[in-house]
Amino acid sequence: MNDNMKLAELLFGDIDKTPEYYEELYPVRNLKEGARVTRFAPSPTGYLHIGGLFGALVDVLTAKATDGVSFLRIEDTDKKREIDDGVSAIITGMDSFGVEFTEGVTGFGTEKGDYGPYTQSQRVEIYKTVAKKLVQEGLAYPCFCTAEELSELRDTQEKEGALIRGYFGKWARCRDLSFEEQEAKIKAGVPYVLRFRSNGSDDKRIFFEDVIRGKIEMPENTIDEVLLKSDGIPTYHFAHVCDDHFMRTTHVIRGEEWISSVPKHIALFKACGFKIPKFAHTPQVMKIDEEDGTKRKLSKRKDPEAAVSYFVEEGFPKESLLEYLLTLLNSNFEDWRKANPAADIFSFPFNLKKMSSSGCLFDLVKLTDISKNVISVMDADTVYSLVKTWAEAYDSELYALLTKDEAYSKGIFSIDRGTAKPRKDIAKWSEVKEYCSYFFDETFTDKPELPENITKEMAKEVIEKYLTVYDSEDDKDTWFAKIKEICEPLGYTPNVKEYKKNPDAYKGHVGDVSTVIRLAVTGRRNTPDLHSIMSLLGKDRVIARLNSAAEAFSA
RNA sequence: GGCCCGGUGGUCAAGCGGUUAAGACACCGCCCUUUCACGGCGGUAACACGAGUUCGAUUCUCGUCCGGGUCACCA
Repeated sequence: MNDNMKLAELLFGDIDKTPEYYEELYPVRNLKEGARVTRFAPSPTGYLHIGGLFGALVDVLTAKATDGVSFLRIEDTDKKREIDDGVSAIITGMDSFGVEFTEGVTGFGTEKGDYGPYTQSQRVEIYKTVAKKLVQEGLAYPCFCTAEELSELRDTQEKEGALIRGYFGKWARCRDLSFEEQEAKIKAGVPYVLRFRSNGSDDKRIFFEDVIRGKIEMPENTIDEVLLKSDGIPTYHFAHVCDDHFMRTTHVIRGEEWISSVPKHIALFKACGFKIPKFAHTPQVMKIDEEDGTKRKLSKRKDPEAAVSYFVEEGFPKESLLEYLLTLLNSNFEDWRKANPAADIFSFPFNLKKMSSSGCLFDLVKLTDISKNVISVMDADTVYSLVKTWAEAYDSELYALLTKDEAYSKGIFSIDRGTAKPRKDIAKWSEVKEYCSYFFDETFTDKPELPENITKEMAKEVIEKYLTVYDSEDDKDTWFAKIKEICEPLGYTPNVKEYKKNPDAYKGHVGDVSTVIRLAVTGRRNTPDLHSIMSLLGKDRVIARLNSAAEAFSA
């Protein structure tokens, strides 16, 4: 038995499986040509943010478009940064946006698929099995350096201006320890990490084809990266290599911050004897920093709108955010949407190659516009039910108002809805309360701000006259005919063009008359179709509001 | 600092050797119109800079500048 074999036994004596065992356990997937296997692999360190949703979308869309597989893997290898409800934050976030994976973690302690477990902390045996093999082959070794020694090493490298920094070459003090030294330390219980024994040299270059960015060239990895931490848990790098191999991932899609570690990963894949997957590094979602005006990556800490929950709380329908994110992903999404207005967003034929490689700014204004369109084509029942659900969680006052009389509430959302040119007043549910405040006596505010050309007396006169002709049974044409009817006796013209030609001949035109009525009934100068509003409000309420306005104007 | 990625109107983004350099959002104007919207029409506005290759560069190469990322027993 040579020293490597002895070391492997010393380190991993309890591991009785071999990589071959897992090769059989997790066979190459039998998928059709061109089908892609992708994975979304977040770590449960905080709330789900826009970048996460963005990435997840790329994963499931890529798999869907190729009849492949997407799965959700939880990367919980950092127990220091992990938070309690991290996993559920991810799951509920995905659920609330309708993002569905074909395999992987589905909830707390539950999962589906044949390539699990899909939680890294439950795969330690797999990592150790691979690690044992690497040790046997002399490709990994224990390192006993302490955190202090490592940080001293970094300081020295910085002071000396070393071009390449890290644990490698002459800096790698534990790299060439004799077996006897290793054995002595381990038996003495000295903590250690397992490091990769890199055989790369920095004057050699490696190349790889990024699916999004094309050819990328970089110096070979020379660092003896840590594979297993002193607690036996793998680092991201090692876990990634093992998992994406045994889960048979074909396309590793992740944020661009990973580009610089690709040489490391390629070296590891090779050392393990694994096939190297395709890499696709997505651009980052950025924002303009309010303080210095520069573009920067959205940050969990500084940007509340980075949290996906922000959009839920504001009441953006999930379709709106999805739709917006897809325009950022681009790949002709807007053209496709134009051609397929009603198609399910997940049927979009997404193509990684058409993805832009530059970072994009998150644009709330555009989101708002998209959301207005999304909401404008929903029917009243849908809007009502979505608003109700939202209000139940975030606005109890609105919830009470809306549920008092369901038919009445649906009536509010029916106004001008379902027509060829639907209104686009609402972008998010938090705007609904303001939008419909005048429909409820509880929130109706009587603020008679008349246009400049209308005096209080004139307004009072109009209202009193209108009261004599108002009939709640009138259809829209009759209703408007009556408004025109009262124009002349009051000194207004029913003809706007006529007024513009000869403004001095009249007090105003029919628009001014209806503005006064609108103001009295709704408290606003601008509203959707007044006839519909008055019909919904009902006779008693309309008359009451007209009377009280008339009274207010006589003061 | 080393290495890497990126840089088309305010934003997102087509185009990738010859184009009047698409489109969407925003903005402005006009039309429609009982208000506001919606809708229609029109408009302002861009290839970071400098060399080179080429008959010809937004498209290719190099350099500069700017932005971003990464250099942990974090992911």
